[in-house]
Amino acid sequence: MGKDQINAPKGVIEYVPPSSSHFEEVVTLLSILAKQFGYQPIVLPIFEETNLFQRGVGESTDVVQKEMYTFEDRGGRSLTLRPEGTAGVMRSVIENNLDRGQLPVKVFYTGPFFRAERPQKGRYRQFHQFGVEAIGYEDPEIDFEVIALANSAYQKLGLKQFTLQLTSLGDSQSRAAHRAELVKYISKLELDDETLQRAKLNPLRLFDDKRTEIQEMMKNAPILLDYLNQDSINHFEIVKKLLNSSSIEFEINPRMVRGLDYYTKTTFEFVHPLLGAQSGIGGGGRYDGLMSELGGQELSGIGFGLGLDRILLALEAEKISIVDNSQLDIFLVPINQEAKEFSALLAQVLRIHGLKVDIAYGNRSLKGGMKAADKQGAKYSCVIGEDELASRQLSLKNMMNEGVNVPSTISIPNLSQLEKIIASSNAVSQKGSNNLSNEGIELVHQIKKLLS
RNA sequence: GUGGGCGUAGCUCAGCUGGUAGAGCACCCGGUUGUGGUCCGGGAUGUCGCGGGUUCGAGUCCCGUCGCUCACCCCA
Repeated sequence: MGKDQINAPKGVIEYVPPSSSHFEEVVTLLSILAKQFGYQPIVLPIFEETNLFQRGVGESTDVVQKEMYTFEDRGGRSLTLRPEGTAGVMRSVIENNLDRGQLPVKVFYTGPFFRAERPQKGRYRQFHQFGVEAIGYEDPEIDFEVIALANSAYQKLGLKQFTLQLTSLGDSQSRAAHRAELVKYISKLELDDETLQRAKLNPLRLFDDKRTEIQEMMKNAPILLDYLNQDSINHFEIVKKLLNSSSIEFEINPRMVRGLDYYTKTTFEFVHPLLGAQSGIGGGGRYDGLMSELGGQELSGIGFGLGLDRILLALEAEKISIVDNSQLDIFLVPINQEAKEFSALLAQVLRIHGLKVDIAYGNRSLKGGMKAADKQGAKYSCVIGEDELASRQLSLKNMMNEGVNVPSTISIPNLSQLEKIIASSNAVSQKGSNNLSNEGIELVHQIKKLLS
């Protein structure tokens, strides 16, 4: 730890080997799943005009009030690193006229998001989300689909201990009726200035306060669920029915509050019990007014964001590993200069033909090379030295067996033949036809046979 | 923005009432000439976060500072 050392900025999280493989695998699995549900990828900018979030996320939210990374570009425009995903998706859908085609528009995205908060476990200034949005369909079946997708995602990753919390915030009519009553209730409470200020911006926030005295005061506060109009009730009932029919367990949490202003009707949150204070591993809901608020058509939408960093923490907490560590087919261990060069070319041939191959770099001893092969989880190791190059016979040692095992022997070309094989292999990949020389066919065939 | 905890080898940490640093894991080498996993032996690494103070002497006490971490607010 030199004093000139430069460290990562406060509050960021980075994934380096070996945990980076887990991160990548999670993203891969979620992407595959989203495609199965009929969602297409969308790749969006990481910064947007500041206006977008002020209007889309809502001025009253903490996100906009104090957590945005906002800066001016050289042209004097105010830009902001995206604090969430939905607003940007809506902007892009409108701008690219995706809402003029077939509806609903179903997209998924992943990447980093930014909020200038005090970091703690599971909460970072740069964090990562995977999200989906379904835009332009207002019936409850799509609510069900989105929730089912999130639920399947956690299941597919192997998580067992998560729970789904569900409520309905109603439509604007229902909310107005409830808000009036709630404000009346809150006005009778004795609150400190800061809390009062917050309640003024959005009275629902008080339901989410973790301080016991506040919770005590809110015990008898009017609940939004009691103020839903018939349309909102019907919508919610169908969502619940579909969830029940598909055996997706949930609990109604009428005090659930989401941090973004745009949510209406169905809202939900997945929580995990082993994560500490930041227990939400994903959440979302319906946002029926958002698109018109941003200048688009009157189209409804629903989506979710899953916190990838928290999912990684949850996997760790449940001791689930989603990557296999037998990553290599063959690990080459060259033990002299000539063998090193030969190995470099041999590895190239095998890699071109789809085998996972690595070489013992930098280890001076044979034992060290073998240990490296073991650590990498290679299926076979292969020592290459004087004898092998002279006899043109390679012994592949099976690293998966315990105890004694007889090495399998294959014959190999010499260095100049290897060069020709590589040349012909390259021709294969370009033309798509099989130009591989006889030696090349024989070599690859021998090895693939061994591996199968 | 507020509060608690912690900063000692690459990692996890020990170091009682002050006497110039240790363990485990990891890493490297070796255990008869060229074969991993277990076992045994050996080895390298730290300005004890930084600065100042008290003291003959500070990782150990005091002050400051920086960093990390957990929690509140809030959220993924």
